Amino acid sequence: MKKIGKYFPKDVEPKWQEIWAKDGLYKFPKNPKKKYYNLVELPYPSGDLHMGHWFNFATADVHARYKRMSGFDVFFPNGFDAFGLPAENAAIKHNIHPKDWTMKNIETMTLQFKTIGTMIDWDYTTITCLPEFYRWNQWIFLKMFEKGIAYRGKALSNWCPVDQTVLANEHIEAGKCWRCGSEVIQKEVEQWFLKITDYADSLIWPENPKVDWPKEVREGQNNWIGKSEGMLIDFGEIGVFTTRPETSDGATFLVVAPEHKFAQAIESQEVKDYIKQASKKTEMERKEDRTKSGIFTGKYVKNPVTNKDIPVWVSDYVLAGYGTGAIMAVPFADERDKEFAEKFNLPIVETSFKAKPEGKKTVNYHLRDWSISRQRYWGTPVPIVYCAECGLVPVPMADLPIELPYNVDYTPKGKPPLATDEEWLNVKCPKCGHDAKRDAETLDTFFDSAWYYYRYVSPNFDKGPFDEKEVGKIMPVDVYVGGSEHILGHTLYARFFTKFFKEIGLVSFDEFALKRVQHGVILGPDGNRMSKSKGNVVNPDKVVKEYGADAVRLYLCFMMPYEATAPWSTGAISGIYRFLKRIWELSEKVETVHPNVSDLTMMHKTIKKVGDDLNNFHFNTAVSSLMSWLNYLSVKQTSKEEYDTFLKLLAPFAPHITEELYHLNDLSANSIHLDNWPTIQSKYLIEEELRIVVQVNGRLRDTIITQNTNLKNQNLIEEEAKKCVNVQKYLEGQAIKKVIYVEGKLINFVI
RNA sequence: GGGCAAGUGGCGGAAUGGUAUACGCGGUAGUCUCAAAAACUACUAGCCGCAAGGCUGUGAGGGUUCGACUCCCUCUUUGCCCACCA
Repeated sequence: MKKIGKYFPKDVEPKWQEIWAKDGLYKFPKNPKKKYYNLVELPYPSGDLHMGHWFNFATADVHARYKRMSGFDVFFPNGFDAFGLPAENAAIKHNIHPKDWTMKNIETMTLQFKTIGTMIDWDYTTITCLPEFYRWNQWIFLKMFEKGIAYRGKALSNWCPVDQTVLANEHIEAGKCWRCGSEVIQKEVEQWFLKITDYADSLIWPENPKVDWPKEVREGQNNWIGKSEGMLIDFGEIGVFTTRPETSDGATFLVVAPEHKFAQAIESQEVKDYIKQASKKTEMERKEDRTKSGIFTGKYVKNPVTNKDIPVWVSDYVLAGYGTGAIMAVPFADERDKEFAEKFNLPIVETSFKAKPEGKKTVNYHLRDWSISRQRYWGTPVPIVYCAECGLVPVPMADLPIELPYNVDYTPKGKPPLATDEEWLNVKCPKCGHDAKRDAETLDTFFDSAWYYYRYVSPNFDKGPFDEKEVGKIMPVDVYVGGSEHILGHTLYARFFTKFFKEIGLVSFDEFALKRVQHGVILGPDGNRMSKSKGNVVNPDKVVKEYGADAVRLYLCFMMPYEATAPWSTGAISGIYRFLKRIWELSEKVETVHPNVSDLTMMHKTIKKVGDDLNNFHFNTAVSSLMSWLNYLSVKQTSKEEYDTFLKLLAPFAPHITEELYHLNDLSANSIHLDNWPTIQSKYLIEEELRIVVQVNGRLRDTIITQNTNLKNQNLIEEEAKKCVNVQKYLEGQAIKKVIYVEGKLINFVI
């Protein structure tokens, strides 16, 4: 074989990346025969690609490349989740327009993405902050408005009375507004909602779903939806929801939430003060401070079971948003009620657990409708016009997109930034033609990510959010990889959108992804989450400079099980680099020999192992079996057949070095990445000689080597086993009660 | 308080009812070298032993089994997510 120089990744990797791009090696075919949609959660363009991005995309790429070699037309797109708060904050801080900041980051990150050496086909991409994308956000919103799924409603929010705006939890510091320092209160604020609760039942996962999603996700979502069946009981003018009507004879008082109508109507100044006090607590504070507070309203209602008058109290431990916002307190059966009763000296009466109150069977859900209004600039404008005559008027579909104006003062002013742009804001009502105003709010960015993967399929389609014909060919997603932080938000919203799309006839399936896989987290070398402030960030560009992209890819595969959380180890990657160097050097030692039967057994077992592991996202064990095979090859003569097979198995992990070595031997060869995954010859999976474990009473005492052909002959194995000196020692003078023989594995003498 | 996942060498981890610690890192000793680095070779769970071998050992305790890291029960610790949801 040819003499080659030392392994320098920088001489190999950029070269092949260029050739692949030039040859269009990874272009997705227009008419796929056997499609495989490989989807990774789209990244936020935060500035630079970090190790987490590398991990997600490198491992997904290994999987995709394996699928491709196994005969699939793999669809592997990527885009950017480009709207959102960080851009706006960065803009304010660095005095750069959010769009410019975002687009610059996208440019940088797209270049960095290419250094990973993935097979992503960038012809299929979407950037959510561009009108070509968010136009269809507006279209979907209008469809939802038409169906009553998008509606204007009220919800308790953190409200700054000075800035006149809703605040996110992270913008409240010690109960004060981050901008103006005034005290934040809880207020019912009108905003846009999506009626996801209409879909609560269909979003609940069945025991055995048809799609392969982790239990963690299914259970998490089911708990979040939180369906509970109970009863609505009338206590005079207050209705109460309970899951335990049989305890209602023990209900000695009622508690209503501070926002409850009944509480709001109380005239007493003390009650008014309590309600005001409670409204000052943010949701966070309510969660943190669990000591019970409350006040008596002075009113009584009748318990329909006991016929006794019971007092009505107000307390913020009752949530306005769940059930009816009022509870019957059964201190005998409920810990929280008991705590309250003890604090305020209320009676605690035993319940028979046999009460049968009258009431209506009711189902309640923990799931709330999804608030999608943001009083922010950097998002999709809501395509609605407010007209004094006609009320809420949807913008006609033909007028879409309502473009987000570029020159807007997006610094905090106490109203949505778009409301400051008079020219944009003032329009004629599409219905009556009179003066009207646009909705100045923007959509939550989770709206974008709920359906972006449909857009990938036909990113230039201009007659709808996606080309139904193309979606029919490529969707549903075959595997969706992402992080566990999206169990409750993003993936639930995505499922919701798919159910809506099905309802309006856009798609024919119920679930958008056939399989969901959740990746782990790479910690800094010190075992903490990587962060600039801790100074433990491992910069992928630097590591690539030192070891090459192939080594980083392999190390990310090898360092831990896919779903695990483990620290980056600077030492361990040098072991991977050593592994690659040994493969490089082995190419000089390939000889014109034929592999013997044990060589072929080793080879075919490895083909099987690596293939199975790549199918199941078990990257770490796939790499270790390749290492074992290399160790095996290193101490014998290696044939071309073995070496080429090795390169093919390694190709999904380390696409550059394998391509280089493949071409060293045959300059005219096609790309190794156009090759098929080696075929397993099952006759070689069976070993000729087997090691049988000999146990006495389940303890290992010896092993025997036997020919495969003898396996069925238990008597022979038994005789062989009894001949072992170390076994005889234990069997001597003992009666054998039982012999257990597991074919090809072990024989156990029970004495 | 609830849900989910996990606990195996000095470290990352492998083994899902059948040889516990594969593979890699780190460590020790050696070869090569004037020397070092690199590379290569051997050893590397603990205890006893010159060795052959033996005993102990997968968070703790119990159970099922010829046999348990693996299955069941009780407890415990850690991580992640959710949480005054009636």
